[in-house]
Order: sequence, then C-alpha cells, then structure tokens
Amino acid sequence: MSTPSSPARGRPARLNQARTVRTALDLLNESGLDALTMRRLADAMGVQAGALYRYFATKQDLLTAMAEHMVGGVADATGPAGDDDWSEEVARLARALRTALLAHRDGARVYAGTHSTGPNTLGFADGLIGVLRAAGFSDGEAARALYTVSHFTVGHTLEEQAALRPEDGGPANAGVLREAVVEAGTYPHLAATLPVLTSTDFTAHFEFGLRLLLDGLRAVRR
Amino acid sequence: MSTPSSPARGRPARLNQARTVRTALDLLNESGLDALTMRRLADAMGVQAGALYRYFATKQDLLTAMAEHMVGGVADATGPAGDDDWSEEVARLARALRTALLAHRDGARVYAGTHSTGPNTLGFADGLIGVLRAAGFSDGEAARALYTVSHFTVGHTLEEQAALRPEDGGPANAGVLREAVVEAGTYPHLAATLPVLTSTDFTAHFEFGLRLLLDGLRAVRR
DNA sequence: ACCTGAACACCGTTCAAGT
DNA sequence: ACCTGAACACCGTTCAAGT
Repeated sequence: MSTPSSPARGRPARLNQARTVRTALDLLNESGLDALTMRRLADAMGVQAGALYRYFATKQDLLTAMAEHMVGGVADATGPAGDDDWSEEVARLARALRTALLAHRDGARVYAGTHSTGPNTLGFADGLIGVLRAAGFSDGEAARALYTVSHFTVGHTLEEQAALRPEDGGPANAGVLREAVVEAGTYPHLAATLPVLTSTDFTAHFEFGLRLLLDGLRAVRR
Repeated sequence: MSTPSSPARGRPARLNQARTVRTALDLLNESGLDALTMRRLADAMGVQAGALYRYFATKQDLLTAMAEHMVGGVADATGPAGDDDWSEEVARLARALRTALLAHRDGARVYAGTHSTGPNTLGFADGLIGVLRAAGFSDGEAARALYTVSHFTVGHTLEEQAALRPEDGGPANAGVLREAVVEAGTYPHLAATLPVLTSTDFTAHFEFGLRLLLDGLRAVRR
C-alpha cells in the first residue's frame, strides 16, 4: 500500500486509489482480465502507465484492491432480522459471494488470484465463522467450514465464468466434451450423464454443492 | 493439437510433444509457473522458441497437455478389489487428485487454468461418476457431485500451494492475516479461530471439507 | 507532489528462409 | 520436415527529469 502522503501540496492529483480501482473494474467488465494491462488502464485514466505506480506498488496490489472492492457488501448478506437458522445464513453468505464474483467479468479469476485482508473479505469470513460458532460448532469446525465453503464457491464460479468465455470453455466446451466422450466411446458414465454435465444451469450445480456442504455440516454437528 | 504428419521424412525431429511436456513439467517444478515461458522452455530443449509452435499451437495448449499429464494415474485410484464402499472410493479419488496436483509446483494453478479432455482427466471424471451411479445416485446427482468434489479439491489445493509460495501467502500470509485481524480489533470470530485459520495442516483442512461432502452425499441419498 | 518520457528486460506468436 | 533468425506487437516496472 503506497498511499501518497496526506497534506495536499503541489498539484492536485488526477489519480487516486479509489478512482483507479473503479476504472480498472470498468475496464475488466469491458475487456476481461487478459486485456487489463497497466498501459490500457493508464490510457483510460488519461495518464502514463508509470503514474499508476504512485498508488499501487505492483499490478498484483491493484488486483487485490479490485478483489476487495468486488466483495463489498457480501458480509452484509445476513438474515433480515437474524432469526434465520444457521444453515440458511451460511447459504446466504455463499450465494452472496458467488453473486459478487459473477457481477464482474472474470471476477472469480481476479478473486482467486489475490489474498485480500481488507474489511470486505475479512468481514465475510468473520460473519460466516460467527454464524457457525453461534450455532454450536467448535472453533476448528467453523474455521475449516469457512475454507470449504469459500473454496467450493470460488472454484465453482471460476468454472462458471470460464464456461461463459468464448475462447476457452464457452458454448464450445459442451461440444468439445461431448465429442471427446463420444469419440473415445470408453466413458459410459460420462456418456450417460452428458446432459447434466453440459447443462448451463450453473445455479442448479451451485445449489447442489452448497446443499451437500450444509447437509454435511448438519451431520458433523450430530 | 498440431501433431506433425506421420511419415518420418527429412531431418529426425529433436522435439516432440511428450518430451516437451516432460521438460515443461521439470521447468515448472524448478522455477514455477510465472517463470515458465516459451523462450525458457525452448532454451532448456536447445531450440528456438518458435520451434515449439510446430508441436503446440499455443502456450495454452501446452499447459493443457501438462495438466493432463499431471493427473495421470489418478483415475486408477480405485479400491484394491473394488470392495470398498462408495464413499471411500470417492475419497480415494479426491485424495489422489489433490496428491497429483501437489506433486508439481503450481500444479493446481496449471490445472485450474486449463480444460483437458484427455484420457486422464476424463477417466477420473468417469470413474467418480461411475462409483456414485453404482451406489444408487441418480445421473444428475452423480454428475453434480463430480463438479462439487472437483471444485472443492482444486480450490483447496490452489490455496494450499499459494500458502507455500514465498511471495504471496507463504509463511508471511499467516502473519499478515493475524496482523490485519488484531489491528482492526473488530473481527472477534477470526481472532478466536486464528490458530486454526493459520494452521499449516492442510491435510486436516482438506479432510474436513471432504468429510462434509461425503456426509452431504449420504444425506442426499437418504 | 505528481506525472511524463523513455528506457530496461522481457513476453507470445508468426513466418520467410535455410538445411 | 524441421528448425533458425528476426521481427511484430506488446508486457510490468523503474526513474531521471519536468512542472
């Protein structure tokens, strides 16, 4: 974090961290992660690429700030009055994370490639662990359940967004898989389940996995 | 797949797909994914970078072949006589996938970034779905369970390997998280569970998540 | 204090030309 | 048929110098 010193002497800054992150997220939505370069971002802000390094020490730092911004509000995905049972609260948080990642092109890829310790990321983690601790899970169970839910959610959304990209995995992916399975003729179980495997109802896939995790947590709790 | 035509006329080839993939995996282990460039790989093979494009149309194709090679043998991770119950078979397959990804530096990152339709990847998928179908799960349940198990396993291993890298997430990560949580003073649940959250017993984390999924599958099956 | 201009050390990929 | 050499169109990052 290379925040320029506070007293506003000299020229008024044309750049700042917040505006840079917002512009970067706009550019991400328009062009995708592969096209998000420091030069193009600088261009979009009417500045030279080197100038960005006054606000972010590395591109990785910028991506981390973008990831943190993307999950803003996810931690607030708690029950209206908190009278929901714990499994519905966990489901709400997981769904909110997926939705937040889906809200930006390549959102899951950006999130998976960074490790924010900002308030949005930590707030989500604290909230999820808090729900489970309140429900009687041990510290170890609650912490590990956070990891399981997070890894599943990010892993799922990574695939979901990859399947939407034209280059790799797009509408083509289903065809490629079908072709490979049929051509080989040696994968009876893949052949039998192809309609489900190539379904684009990603919400159904996500909800199935989420249900497994919640049922698993119920079983663990005895 | 740009396999050069079969009849061996002209010069004997110094390059081929199999040797290139093996050398690339060696280089990956030595230097990591970020240092795996077409130029460095060509160098390691005593050739110019452009020559690689006779065997792989793009770097992405090379990475896909590497991913496919990495998970060789994972599909064979089935019971010694097949007399195990289905949940132990699924566990075996999931553990074998994690182990295969861990066997190469940045293995999960390579795997997550590609979509192989080779026999190792499809064999794993077919095997896992087959175990579940034989156990009485519906086609839809079996196919979706494959996705859930895969996404969790890859997501987990992605984090596990990120935590082992020095630059981002290494031994430093635990410290960074602790610092952020303590400094803010507003994350009681993270503070309480910090010892578990920063534990480097990744096998325990993985086994917990796997157990949730298997218990969830048992519940789904009624 | 903030940004420009220009450079450094690279990338993935293409393709005429050599052997 | 297989590979070289050289180029094209980029990258992230640094840093003296301007204002």
